[in-house]
Amino acid sequence: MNYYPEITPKEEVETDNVISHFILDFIDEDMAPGGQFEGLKVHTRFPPEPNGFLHIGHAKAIVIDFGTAELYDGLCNLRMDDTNPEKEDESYVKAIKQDIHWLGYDWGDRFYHASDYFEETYGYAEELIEKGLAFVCEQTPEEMRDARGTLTTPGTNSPWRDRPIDENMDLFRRMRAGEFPEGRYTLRAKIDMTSGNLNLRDPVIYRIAHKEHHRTGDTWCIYPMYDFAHPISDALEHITHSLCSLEFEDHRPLFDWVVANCSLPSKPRQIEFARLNINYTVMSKRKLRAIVEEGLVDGWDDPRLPTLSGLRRRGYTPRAIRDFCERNGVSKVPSVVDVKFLEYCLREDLNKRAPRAMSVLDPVRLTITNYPEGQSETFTVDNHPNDPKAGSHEITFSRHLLIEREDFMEDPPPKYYRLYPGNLVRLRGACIIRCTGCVKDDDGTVTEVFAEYIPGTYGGASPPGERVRGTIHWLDEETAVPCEVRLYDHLFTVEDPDGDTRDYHELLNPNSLTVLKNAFVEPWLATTHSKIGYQFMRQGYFIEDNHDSTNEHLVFNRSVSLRDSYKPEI
RNA sequence: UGGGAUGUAGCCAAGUGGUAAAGGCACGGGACUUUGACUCCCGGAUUCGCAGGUUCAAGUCCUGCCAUCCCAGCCA
Repeated sequence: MNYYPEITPKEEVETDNVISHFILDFIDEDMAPGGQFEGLKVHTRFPPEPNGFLHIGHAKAIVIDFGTAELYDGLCNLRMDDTNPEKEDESYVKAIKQDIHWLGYDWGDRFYHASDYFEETYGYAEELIEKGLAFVCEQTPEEMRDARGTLTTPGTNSPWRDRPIDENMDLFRRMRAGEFPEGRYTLRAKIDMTSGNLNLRDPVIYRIAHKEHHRTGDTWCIYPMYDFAHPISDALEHITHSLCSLEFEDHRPLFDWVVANCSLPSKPRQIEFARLNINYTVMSKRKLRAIVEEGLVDGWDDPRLPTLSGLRRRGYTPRAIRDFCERNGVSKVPSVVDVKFLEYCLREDLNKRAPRAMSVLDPVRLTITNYPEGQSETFTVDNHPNDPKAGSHEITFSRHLLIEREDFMEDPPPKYYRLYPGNLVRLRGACIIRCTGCVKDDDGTVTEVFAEYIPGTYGGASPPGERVRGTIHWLDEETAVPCEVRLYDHLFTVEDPDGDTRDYHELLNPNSLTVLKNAFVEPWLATTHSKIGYQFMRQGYFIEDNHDSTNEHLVFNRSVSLRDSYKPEI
C-alpha cells in the first residue's frame, strides 16, 4: 500500500463548527473601520520548527491559523521557523508539508523560511545597534544567568551594556565574519534588567553558532534567536495576526518591542491561545522523539502516537481531526481533552462514509448441519445501511462458516442475545439459525458450534413467529481471506503521563498493541482497498496498514471500535 | 517575596449586568433496529474557585483571598 498522502480536496473536509471566540473578536476589531488593520486582508501564518513531526496539537494550531484566514477570505503562509541549525533538519520539512496538505490546507506559493530573512534580520540588528538599543556582550552563559537575577529579584546590568555604538557595530560585524568562537560574544537587546518579565532583561538576540544550516549552509555563523527573528519574519510577510500558544504570552512585550524599534514594513499583532492536550498520551516533541528513538513504537507514524502521520496510519480522517479541533473551541484555559471525544469525531465521520464489511477476528467454526456439504450460494449485501448510493457487494454462504468466538456461549448470562444452545440468531445478510450445540477439546475450549438454518429466512425474511434479538457477523470458511489485524489501546496507562512523577517507561501501556494473526475478512476486501477503510460490522472501523498491507498479506489497523452498550449481567 | 495568565457539571465550552445558566463529549434510562452500531427521546449546575461589597437586578462590576498553569536556554 503505502500511498502518498495527497492534498485532501477542500469539500472533503468542510466542517461548519466555527463558533465565535476571542481571537475572532480581536480580528473583527482590527479589521473594522478605525481598527489597526482596516482595509487589509487578514493574513496569518503557521510557523513550525522543522525538528520533529507534527502532532494533533499542531493540528489545532493549523486549524486556527489556516482556518481563521479562510474564514476571513484571507491568507495563511507556511513558514519554517529554522533559526537553530543545531536541531533542525530538511527531512522534517517534507513530512510537515505532507501533513498540512493531508489536513486539507494549502499555502499556495507562500512557503517561506525564517532563514530566507537572515540578511534582513541581520540588518535590523545593526539598526538596533545604531540606535543604541543593542550591545555586544561578553558574559559567559554562567555570568549571564547569574546577572539575570531570579523570578523575584531584579537582574544587574552587563558590564558591556554601555559599550560604544561603534565598538558594538565592529564586534557584531566581526561576529558575522566568523572571527570568534561560539560563545565568545552575543548580541543583546538593551531593555530593562529590572523588569518583572525575564524576557525583557536584555535578551540575547543573536548567538554565534559555527553550525551548518540545512538551507543556508555555512553562509552564516551567527543566528538570530526566536524572539528577534519571529516578529521580523511576521512583519516582512505582512502578517496581520500572529497566532501562537499561551507560553508566548510573556514574550509579547518583546515581540512588540522589536516591532516598535525596527523599521519594519508592518506591525503584526500577536494573540495567544491555549494549546491542545489529550489524556492518555503525550504531546511534547521531546517525549515523542524519545519514544520513537528508543524503538518503543514503530516510528513517528506508529498508529498509537498522536502524530498526524500516526493518526493517518491509524485510520483517522482529515475531516475527523479538523472537526475535533473546531468542536473543541478556542480559549485560554489550559485544558486536557478526553480522548473519547477524538474517537467520537472519527466515528461520526466514518459512520457516514465507511463501507460495511464482515470480518472475524477470533474465529471458531460454525457448521450448519442441515445445509448440504459442497453446496454454496451467494447473497448481495449493502455497502451502507443508510446510504443506498454506496452500492452493494456479494458474499458467499455454505455449510461451514466462521463466527466470532465470543458470539457463542454454552452457558450464557441473562440477556445474551447471541448463540447458545436452543437460541435463534440472525446471520447478518443471510438467514436465521437455531443453535444446536458445540464440541470442545480436552481443555474445554469450544472447537466447533452447530446450528440449523430456518428455511424461508434467507435474505432477511421475517422471523417465524419468534423474536430474533441477536444478529451476528460471519464468513464463509471456503472464501474467507486470512489477514492480520492490529488492535490499539492507549499508549499510556495513566491519564496524565506528564503530570506523573514516575519514569514514563513505567507508564507505557504494555497492551497498547494486540496483533491478531488468525483473523479473516470477506474476499471483497482483497480487491477494494477503500482509502477510508471499512466498518467491520459490530466491531469497529479498520483500515489497511499503509506500511505492511499487501494483496498477499492483508493487514488491518483498528482505527476505533464501535460504541458498545452491551453490558453482561452477571 | 516578581511578572504573565486562567478558574462555569467528569471533560471541552457558550455567556460582554436584566425574567428560567447554551451546546457537545462522557455517563444513565428508554424507543427503534437484519450492526447490542446508527438514529430518536428523556435525565444532570437552586448555581458559575471562595468571601465580602455595589446594584431594583451579578457568572457578568468592585475589593480581598484561594487554586492551577507559564517564565530565570547563547531552544522554539
